[in-house]
Amino acid sequence: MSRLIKIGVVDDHKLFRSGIVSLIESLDPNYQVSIEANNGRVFLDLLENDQSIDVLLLDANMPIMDGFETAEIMQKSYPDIRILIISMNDDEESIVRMLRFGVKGFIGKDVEPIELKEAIEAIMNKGFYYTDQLTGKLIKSIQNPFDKHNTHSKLTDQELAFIQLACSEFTYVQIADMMCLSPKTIDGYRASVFEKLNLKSRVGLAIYAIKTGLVKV
Amino acid sequence: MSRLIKIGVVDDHKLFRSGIVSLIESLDPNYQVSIEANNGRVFLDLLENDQSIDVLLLDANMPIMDGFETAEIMQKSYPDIRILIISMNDDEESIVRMLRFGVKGFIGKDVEPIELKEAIEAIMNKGFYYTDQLTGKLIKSIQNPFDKHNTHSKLTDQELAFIQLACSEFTYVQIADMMCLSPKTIDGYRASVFEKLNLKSRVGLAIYAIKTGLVKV
DNA sequence: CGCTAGGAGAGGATTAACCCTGAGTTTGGA
DNA sequence: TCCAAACTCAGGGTTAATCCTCTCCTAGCG
Repeated sequence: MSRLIKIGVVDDHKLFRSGIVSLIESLDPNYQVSIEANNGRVFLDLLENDQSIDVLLLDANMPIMDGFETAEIMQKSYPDIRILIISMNDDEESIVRMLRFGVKGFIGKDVEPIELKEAIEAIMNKGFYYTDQLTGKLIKSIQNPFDKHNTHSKLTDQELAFIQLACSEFTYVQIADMMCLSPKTIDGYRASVFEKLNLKSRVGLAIYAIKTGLVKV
Repeated sequence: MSRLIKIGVVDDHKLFRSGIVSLIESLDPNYQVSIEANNGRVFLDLLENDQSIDVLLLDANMPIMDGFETAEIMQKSYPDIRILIISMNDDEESIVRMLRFGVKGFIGKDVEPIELKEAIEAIMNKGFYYTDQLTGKLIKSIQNPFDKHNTHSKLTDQELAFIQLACSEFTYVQIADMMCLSPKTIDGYRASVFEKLNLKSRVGLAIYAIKTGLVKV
């Protein structure tokens, strides 16, 4: 069979996105990229006005509406569209979080192009694409029951704001000023964030925040 | 005129690289990607065994031999090959440093594909491709005479090792142990690194190191 | 009404980070 | 040979970060 497969590509780097599009269409004449967008919001708008697609290639890290948010909304509104995440960092927490949002597969940014084709085919035929490496990570994450730590969805808005400011050379006193709160309250946020994310120092927090895309570099 | 232009592409992300290659060859039939590599070392090997190229598209941030090193060597051994840097972060320091290594142009990862073509054409015809935005950054960097700060090439090996370890939750005492040095020496590295890079705190150092690719996330 | 949970904040203590000055040692040159 | 620069390390002091306990207030709920 050789039915046309309609694909959407969402990535904030235009050059990477254009490259992927060009690559996909050269992989198989039945692949057609019908929607391109540089973030989840734009994609959802286009999807509404436009036609439907079969597979969505979604970059995990984007500034405006990232892969997590987009996947979450997609699961609710368009559960039939299979999502394949293209991700730079394959930390377990992100993967587990994504899987909860019904994502059908993961692929790294540094894989062979042929693997992209395999992933798309698998996702169309079997409905999913999980590599052994991914399964391994999953098992590892299940064996370490960090259930209380493997998502930062439970962080408060204030805590998130604090984290943004903590990734800087400001002191906590300065941050307290900026947030119009007492330094003691900031200290409370710090303790709470450390506990929730299982961290021991502000440097660790900064690195975690950057790595998970919580803070943009 | 429509002479064949031979292009090299160096980027550590296979998927991005393949995309770029596919894109380039679809931009103009005279463009031919004859060398692909995932880091500078591999590229130099291939270049030696293989033929020469006209233009090199070089990713700035790579784990093994990054854009800086590669550009430096290229300038010495193959000054005729024009280098176009593809860069994520366009901080002034990196750009100034690259220009010293004879790089002919910069392009962001989030530009329109047509701009890639313009860049390649400009670099072949005029010999360079400098956008207004880049020129602006340059002027800004000249107006702020941070000559002693705008490169981390003067960082010692020991200082680099220290920076790696400082981007963690280890205390300086622990880092001293790991490097088999006195905590006081580590304190000296810290002061020296802060001075050279114009930083005020360890968090600032961690962020700087990650942003400039000094430390991988 | 009383109970509970969570956010804001205080007091006080300890440790790590930051800063300055100086001293001994090695090393590459002039 | 002798100097300067760079590396290693000490003493000692200040500030920021971390940790613990505890109060007050408010909102939700049986």
